[in-house]
Amino acid sequence: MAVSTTPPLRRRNAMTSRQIASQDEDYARWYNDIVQKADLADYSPVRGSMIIKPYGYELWENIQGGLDRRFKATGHKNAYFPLFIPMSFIEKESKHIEGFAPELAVVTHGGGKELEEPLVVRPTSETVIGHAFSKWIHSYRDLPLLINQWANVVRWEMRTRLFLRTMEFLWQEGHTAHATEEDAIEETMRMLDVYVDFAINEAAIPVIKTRKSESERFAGAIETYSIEAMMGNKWALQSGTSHYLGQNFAKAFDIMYTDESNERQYCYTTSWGVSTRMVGAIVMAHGDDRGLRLPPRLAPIQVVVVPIYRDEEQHDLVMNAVLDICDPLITVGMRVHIDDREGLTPGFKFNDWEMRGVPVRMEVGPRDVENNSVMLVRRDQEGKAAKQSASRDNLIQTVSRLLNDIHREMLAQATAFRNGNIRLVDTYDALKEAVTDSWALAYHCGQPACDATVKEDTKASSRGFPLDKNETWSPDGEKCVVCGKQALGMAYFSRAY
RNA sequence: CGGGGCGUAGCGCAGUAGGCUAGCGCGCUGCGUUUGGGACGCAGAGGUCGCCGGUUCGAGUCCGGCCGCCCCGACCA
Repeated sequence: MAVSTTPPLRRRNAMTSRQIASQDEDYARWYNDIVQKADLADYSPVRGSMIIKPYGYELWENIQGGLDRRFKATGHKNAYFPLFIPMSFIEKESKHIEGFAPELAVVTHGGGKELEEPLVVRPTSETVIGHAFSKWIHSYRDLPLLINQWANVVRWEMRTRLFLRTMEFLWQEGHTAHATEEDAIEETMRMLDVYVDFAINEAAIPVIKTRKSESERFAGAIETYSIEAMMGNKWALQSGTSHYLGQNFAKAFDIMYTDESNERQYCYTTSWGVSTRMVGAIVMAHGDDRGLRLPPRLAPIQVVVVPIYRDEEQHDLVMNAVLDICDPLITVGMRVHIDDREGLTPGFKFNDWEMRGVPVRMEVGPRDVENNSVMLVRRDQEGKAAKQSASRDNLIQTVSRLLNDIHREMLAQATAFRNGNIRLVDTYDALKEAVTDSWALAYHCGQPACDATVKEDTKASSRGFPLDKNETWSPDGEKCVVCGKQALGMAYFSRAY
């Protein structure tokens, strides 16, 4: 019988769970405290890069699982392309090189000798994959070609933050090639919707789909779409992107096919990605002053069991009951961890696991054993409301309902918070005021100059034109609140990570 | 790269008119008592005081240089 599906913590952690800054007092510090004290990540000896610790990596693995299932379900296959990219590849697409040049890490030496051609450590893989696609695609029958890869990438960042921006990070990058513009655009939007579905149904984070303005667009894309999430300090976090690349990379890398009429045509390509930044999104969208709050479907540990006993006799009684209780839960796939650490009081364990964000705590003591019950405590709520005594009968159903409830409640809380912090504005003064403590939604022309003006005046950036809202709000006759010219639609502005 | 802050035990810190064996809390190890919201006692372990150089009889403390980290900005997923 499996005692636990999660690696047991045999030792108490070196970090004390106290001493985390409050969110109000210092949000940046709160974030750093949580990430480190909940054992998600640690600093590394190399500036700007991080060590993802087992608990953080399990969270990432669950994110990977949720995304990978969805990619497979939409017909994509995984592959792996090399870390090193010839410098000349990067240079083939003019906008691409222009955008990425400042953040490239370049290998100039190998085997003790200077290389004839420097190798770029991939900042993204459009170029190597484009090169491969040009060899693989011959006929319209080869299309669409739907590939994803899980990989690390490197971007030389000036300023880094754990998970949110590190010089090396993990992500998935999808790359697809299509016969027509329509097909490629459809793919771009489909994968954006996959990200939305993942964010809402796995991470319990409400996200807004946007089309990016020109200045926020991916280097080399025709259009960039994103999902934007609101963090606990009301800043925005771009949590996933999907790019329609048109024929830009097809032309740079000769990605061509022969159509039904035996004509040679350039493909239309897309790319889309979600990174370990999603971990940061989860921390900041849900966390509170007691620590992490992990969405149940991604949490490495969904249920932590804290046995309570006074002496050896009770210990045996309780532990036997605990194993009996957990076995069926584990069998149906719940991620259960039994905290059997000796010498720690239950109270310490309660706080410890709350800090680590475990959605459900199950307390089992002599009284519960006698009553054929357990005490369930949910992390998404506080005080008495969070606790309920539950019968051991039907426990699988009780716990799985509770996990679903918690997911729904966390999504509802995050949605209410976000909706309560968006302000519709119709003048530039109102926009400037709004972005000091919320998101602003305003008619916007989408010009880089206006984005830059807003950035300079307020530190807030253009987050994009929300797709859903602009279906109903016609920009006809509406003016950009910044420059007064014809608006393209409503756009969000806010401080962002 | 500019502005601010900080480097003393795993973590948080104290210690500087230059002085003797470098300290406190938490954590860690052992034993015992404890255990339904962060237990307690006793006994222990743990340090090139970020690095290099200088001043001095003597430097964690003073001087010079360097390195690193965090926060705020300019760039970005």
